Amino acid sequence: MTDKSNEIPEELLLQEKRLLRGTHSVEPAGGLAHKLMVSKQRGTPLRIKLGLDPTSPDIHLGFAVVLRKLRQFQDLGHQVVLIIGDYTALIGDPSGRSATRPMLSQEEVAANASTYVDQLSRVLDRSRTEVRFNGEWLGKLDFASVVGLLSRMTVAQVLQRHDFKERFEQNHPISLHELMYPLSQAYDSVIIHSDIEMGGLDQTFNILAGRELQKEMGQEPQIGLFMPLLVGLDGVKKMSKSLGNYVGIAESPIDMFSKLMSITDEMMRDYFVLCTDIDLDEMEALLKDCASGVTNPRDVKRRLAQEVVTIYHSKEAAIEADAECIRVHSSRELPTEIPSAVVPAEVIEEGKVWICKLLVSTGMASGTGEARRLIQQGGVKLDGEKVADATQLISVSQLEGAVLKVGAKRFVKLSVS
RNA sequence: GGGGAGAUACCCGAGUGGCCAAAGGGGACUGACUGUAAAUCAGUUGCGACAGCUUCAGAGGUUCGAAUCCUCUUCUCCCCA
Repeated sequence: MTDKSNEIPEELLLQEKRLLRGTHSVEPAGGLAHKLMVSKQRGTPLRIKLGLDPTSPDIHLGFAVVLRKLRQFQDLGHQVVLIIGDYTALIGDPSGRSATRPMLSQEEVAANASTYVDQLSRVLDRSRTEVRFNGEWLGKLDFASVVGLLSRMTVAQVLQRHDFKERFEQNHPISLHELMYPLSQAYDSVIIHSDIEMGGLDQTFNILAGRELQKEMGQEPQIGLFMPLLVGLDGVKKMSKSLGNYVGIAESPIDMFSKLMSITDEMMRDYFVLCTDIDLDEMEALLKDCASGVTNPRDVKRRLAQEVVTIYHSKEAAIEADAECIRVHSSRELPTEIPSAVVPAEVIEEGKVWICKLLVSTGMASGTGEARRLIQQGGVKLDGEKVADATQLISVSQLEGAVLKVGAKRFVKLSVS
């Protein structure tokens, strides 16, 4: 791939440019154009690998960053190979973690995997997607082969990886089996003859390990295409299932929309670039107006949220969600759909219910202590009336059909059993 | 195999006989304000209709009194071999 770079046709360079939107880096640099050209010359689509870790079934926007990139490749005729890490899930990927991951049972893995594939089709083109379970080959390795594989990597190499290094230096436990993770992922690349492996930046080590192993085993090495990690809703850590700071791609338009509206102003750019298809020049203009005070950042966020909801649902759903969120959050009115809750009979005494018990029994507070606190802080309203007294008893006749509101955004419609 | 260190509330982490329901931070929640749901500021954050009750890995023990001292158990880390 050394001296041919100037021969790359214009068309492929354009493709490359589009494919590089939002990417963090390509390893080795320039490798993408080379792969595209090889594919064109041979007339075979590229095999683009993505490993999935079926630990938890929700696919979130952070992960979708990578998926959407895969879709771009598919639209150019390339083949996506998804590796469901059913076998490696038994190990637990240590990437980006400071603690050992729990191992999963086979049943959990299987259940998660099927949910995964289901959700994936929201982004990917199924006809150009091959789904493989790495247990298919990893499960067949005997001990001698495993040891043989292990001999291709040294402890020093593995300890280079920052998360291992960190844990090692801080005296946090590292189990031996975790050290095998990069190698087993690398072996996946060998088996499926991967041309490109996609991943978040946290996958750098694993993906490069794949390159090394392929080279050692006489294959043309894959290139690594790295996407930046999307910052989670907390604005600090990467978006992840286990941290709970995520937006799932299967979530309802309303949930998606309102979560996106709660990101900090600084996060908007990344979200636009990585989670939407918005024209980048247009985005710059929006952000500029926002910074200069011409536009309320809230409205730029609305645009962002609309773009995202449109991708996973529809334009109509986005507009609806927008209106709904404005109604609830900006105007602080009642949402159109209010979940209902039944007031259980055991909290009713002589036709009356203590307000704190009511809050607890309808799931609005975790204990009467919290309920009391919420009332004292003025966060509880019953049918629009602020509840001022935490000792208040409410007669049942007042409750049927009444709306109980806690904080700015939690509502239930009451009914008496 | 031997020696040492450690396990504290959602998380991190102080506390080494009573003043400890346990500092501080993070997170979460509520309120005020705003340009919004962001930012900022304030309050709350074991349970409890507030009298009390149950917590500091688990089980026993010492003591008027234990997160703190002793014994055993479980788990983790370090060092030596």
